[in-house]
Amino acid sequence: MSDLYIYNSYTREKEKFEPLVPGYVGLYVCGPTVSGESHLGHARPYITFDVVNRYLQYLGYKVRYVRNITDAGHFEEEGREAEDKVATKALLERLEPMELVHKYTNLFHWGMRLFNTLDPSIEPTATGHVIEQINMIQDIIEKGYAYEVNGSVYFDVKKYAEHFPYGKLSGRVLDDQLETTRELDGQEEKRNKADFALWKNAPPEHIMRWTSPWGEGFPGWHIECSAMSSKYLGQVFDIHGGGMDLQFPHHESEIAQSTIAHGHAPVRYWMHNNMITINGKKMGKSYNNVIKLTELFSGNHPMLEQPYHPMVVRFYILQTHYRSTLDFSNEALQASERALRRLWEGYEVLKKLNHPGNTEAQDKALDKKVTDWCRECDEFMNDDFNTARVVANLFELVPVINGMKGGQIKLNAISADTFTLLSQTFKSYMEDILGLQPLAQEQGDKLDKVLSLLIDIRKDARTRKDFATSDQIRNKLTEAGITLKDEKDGSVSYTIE
RNA sequence: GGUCGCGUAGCCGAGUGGCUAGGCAAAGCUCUGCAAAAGCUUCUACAGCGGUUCGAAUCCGCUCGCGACCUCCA
Repeated sequence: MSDLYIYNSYTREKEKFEPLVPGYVGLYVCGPTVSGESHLGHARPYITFDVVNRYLQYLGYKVRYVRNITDAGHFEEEGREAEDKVATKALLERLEPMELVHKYTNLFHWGMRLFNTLDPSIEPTATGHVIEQINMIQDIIEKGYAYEVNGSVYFDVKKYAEHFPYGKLSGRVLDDQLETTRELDGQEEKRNKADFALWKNAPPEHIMRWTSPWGEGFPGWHIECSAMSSKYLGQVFDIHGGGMDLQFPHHESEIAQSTIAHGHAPVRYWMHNNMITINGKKMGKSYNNVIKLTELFSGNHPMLEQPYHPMVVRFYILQTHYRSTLDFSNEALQASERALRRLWEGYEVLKKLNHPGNTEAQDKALDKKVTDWCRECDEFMNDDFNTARVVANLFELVPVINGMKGGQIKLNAISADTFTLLSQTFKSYMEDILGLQPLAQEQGDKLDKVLSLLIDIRKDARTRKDFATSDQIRNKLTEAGITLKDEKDGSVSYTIE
């Protein structure tokens, strides 16, 4: 098999992937900030890197996948902000930070389960690693690259840039950063505008606070990822992933902090997924155009024409390369739904086919096509995880499978080996790598028996040419979301929406 | 303003300089009691203008349009 190449955002080139320790991969992905509900835009990195994780495992690597939960910071729940600041409220009337964080962490996990993402190996929380963060900040201060002002600690970016390539990841020039005219909170405390906070002093009304060498406060946004990634993956690790919008300042800051604390850059391959847009604009809280996962799955949103199944959303995301923007529309989602249904049904049909076992293919040209389409899937994945091309190849194979079922193509047209390859490719890609699942829930025995009865009654009616009855059964079932299909061999199958 | 990226058929979207990706939609045909599903066929596009080249969607330049980051952001 060809080698895996990954587009490294740091060098802006596709590079051959070689893990630090042969056979093992350390993968870190920036997780959610659990101060609010996850939306469609958030789904993209977690599905993208789920496939990265799955594919690395498919290649035989032992992956340690770390994805953090950002549960520390300046948190407020919408609509409750004002109340929280009133200290006179009774304890149970106020919002506990832990309560808020717990609620949205659970909701996030709920969404991830529906998307069929594999659990990370470790899901560390920022609040659980305050000590590690404080230690790392102290280390940076001792090395002379951070300074304390009024109980807050800032990283000295200007000094760092004199010795290290600050801005390389995000393609930024420090001089421009120093001239930024923006007025931000705590700006006057910084020596330079490009400096960023490692630790923030907590004002009296701030709900999250910890004791530190610099007084009561809370960690800066960037330090948690540096502290937790180095703890669980080492000072240097293989892959760090996240959304493109995190490149600056978040990931740039991570590099700076870790470089000072550990003496070398932390990450060997940086991967960034592109954004999901809606009407051409990035989906984001500040644009006021988000569709939350709960809304997406229920259809309960003014922009949604219908609910969308989590698998449809997953498939829709994987039909595009992860470094391209992906525009949301009802039309696109609906097209994905039909496409996924067709693809999955093709897979179900394939599972039921039995090859006669001939070693010689009767149709050499088709045999070769099928073999190539299957083998190309690995090549496409090796080319920076091109799931879009993989999906296209699977679709090339669907008519072959359906043709075999329908009799237009003889099963012995391809060899037994090729048929095995075809089956394995579908199994590996549909289930293990792309992580797809059937849209319909698995139905229990009872419904199956009821439907068998109805199918038998309808069959009798048809043999008596009582089409009124047979059509009534079929139409009523269709209304209930159950589609009957009369197969060529006289049998009847059904699909449930 | 700075940095970076994008503009592909009705829609969504791949695309390594030469070999019509794929999906959805649409049309026709086959199969079927009728449907549905499936199969076959049709629809040959690369923002515009120059340039490099035997040959460009793909490389270069300019123009137009759009977006991302520079602030919390997946």
